[in-house]
Amino acid sequence: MAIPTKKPDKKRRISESTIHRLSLYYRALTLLEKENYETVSSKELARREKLTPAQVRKDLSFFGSFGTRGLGYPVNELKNKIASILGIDRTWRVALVGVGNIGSALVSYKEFMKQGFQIVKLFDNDQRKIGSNHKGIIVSDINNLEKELKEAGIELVILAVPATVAQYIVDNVVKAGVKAILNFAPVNLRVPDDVYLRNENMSMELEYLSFALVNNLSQKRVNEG
Amino acid sequence: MAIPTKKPDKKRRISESTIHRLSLYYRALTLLEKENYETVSSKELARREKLTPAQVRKDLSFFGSFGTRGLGYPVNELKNKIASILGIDRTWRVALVGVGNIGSALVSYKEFMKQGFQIVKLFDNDQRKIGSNHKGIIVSDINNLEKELKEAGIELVILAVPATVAQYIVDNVVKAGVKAILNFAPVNLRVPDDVYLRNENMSMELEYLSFALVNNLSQKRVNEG
DNA sequence: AATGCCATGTGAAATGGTTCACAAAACAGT
DNA sequence: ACTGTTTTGTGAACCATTTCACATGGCATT
Ligand SMILES: NC(=O)c1ccc[n+]([C@@H]2O[C@H](COP(=O)([O-])OP(=O)(O)OC[C@H]3O[C@@H](n4cnc5c(N)ncnc54)[C@H](O)[C@@H]3O)[C@@H](O)[C@H]2O)c1
Ligand SMILES: NC(=O)c1ccc[n+]([C@@H]2O[C@H](COP(=O)([O-])OP(=O)(O)OC[C@H]3O[C@@H](n4cnc5c(N)ncnc54)[C@H](O)[C@@H]3O)[C@@H](O)[C@H]2O)c1
Repeated sequence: MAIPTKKPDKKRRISESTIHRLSLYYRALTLLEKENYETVSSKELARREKLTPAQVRKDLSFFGSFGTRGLGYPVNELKNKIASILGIDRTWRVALVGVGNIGSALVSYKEFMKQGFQIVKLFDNDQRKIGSNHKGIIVSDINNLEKELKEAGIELVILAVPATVAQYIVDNVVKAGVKAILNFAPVNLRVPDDVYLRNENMSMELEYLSFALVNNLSQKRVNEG
Repeated sequence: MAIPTKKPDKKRRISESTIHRLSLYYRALTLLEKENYETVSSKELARREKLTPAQVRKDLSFFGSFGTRGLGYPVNELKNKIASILGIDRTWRVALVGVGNIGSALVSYKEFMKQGFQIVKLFDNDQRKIGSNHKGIIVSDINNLEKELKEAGIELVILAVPATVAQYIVDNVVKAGVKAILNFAPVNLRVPDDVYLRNENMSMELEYLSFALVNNLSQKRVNEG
């Protein structure tokens, strides 16, 4: 009889909520670092992001043992570890399609760059916008999308075009081999199984607030984001 | 012994996910209506939003019986019913604080109005912006926030200010009696228990995509939003 | 009026996520 | 070296959500 190893190739499936919370821990640790904390307990980390200490420890335990019993977690080390888990300890090459209201706001946003998401390409179909300069980036013609996405080695695309054309653009983005898309259009897009698609849906949050108001929801924690 | 009534004052707690899916059903039904569908099955509704038929039926059953066995759900009727559940069968008076990059984009967005969220007040602390006109609304001085929120009967506030001042603004919004806040700043804000706060966190979605890419997540459904 | 068919509505089962509770580990102080 | 204190790491218990499966009800057609 074989002696069982401690973790026999166990395929752990990490939940979406856990990943979202890692983002929160990362944010809190960044702040703690600025405040010159050396270590932090699960209790303090939980307090800062309105979670429970047990939740914090459980989440982290999926990825390893980063703390010291009796002391807590080393702030800088844990922050780096989470960055590595999330894959933000590197730079991602990002393109943005649709330089309209929301698109322009996103290009101007410096925090994304700081977190490793570097917008290096812009696309639009409006002749007045093509060729114009946004934060040092020249807007490309949407007709060259596939070719230029490949040439620029784009790994992630942000979609900020009208809902009516979003599916058409996505199809071309997929053709260019891009595997990750963040979509702002309020529409359910079809992508192949090997392409990751996330939707940013602001109406959904407004509608949740509306629901809470009319139903006098008892407020435990309405959101963790 | 009392004969038990069928639903003896049962306090049903509706989950956050169910409410989010109601938003999706609403969106799908709006489209179905435009396409002149009279009725729709849970199967078709599920297909359009990448959910399961059982999920659709279960979600709706929390609020009543809206369908006809063998036929499906009446599109227009169900749409109205969901609007009523979500509280978007009316107009909400909304103020937006911080008329910067993202704030300007939100003011220009006509879809919110169509869904009953009517932005009627803008606030900023930048002298160059105060008094200026955005889509017919004059930007007010942040110093008059509490007073003007009350006067205008604002029920919901969208926060698009820098993270550093967000808590300060929220405190004043709460003082003005506003019970619902949608926050875009990447910071965990403190509000009293009777105030509903939701956060729109774009970094979180980008980081999820990053995690998916570096971990080659098996793709079932990465997002439902 | 009777039959066949279809899709809802819903308990019950299964799955997944969160909280509990405590042994184990590390440090500090004596 | 020993004792007390603190906080981690983690199975197990608990709770919530999703999926299953089927009885039920209604329509259509004959
Ligand atoms: N503005 C907001 O606050 C907001 C909020 C939530 C969601 N959204 C969604 O984000 C998307 C963009 O909204 P917006 O307000 O920025 O709209 P917008 O009209 O200001 O911007 C859309 C941009 O896409 C470009 N475009 C149109 N067709 C194109 C094509 N075929 N190829 C390339 N570019 C094309 C337009 O030229 C324009 O620059 C929409 O789907 C909208 O529903 C916007
Ligand atoms: N731009 C984006 O794409 C983006 C994306 C995600 C999150 N955010 C967040 O949204 C918020 C706004 O971002 P932005 O890019 O629009 O920044 P911005 O600097 O363009 O806009 C901020 C606005 O708030 C105003 N403001 C500053 N202090 C104020 C005060 N005390 N009272 C009233 N108004 C005040 C400024 O005058 C400015 O008009 C930030 O918290 C940012 O982190 C922005």
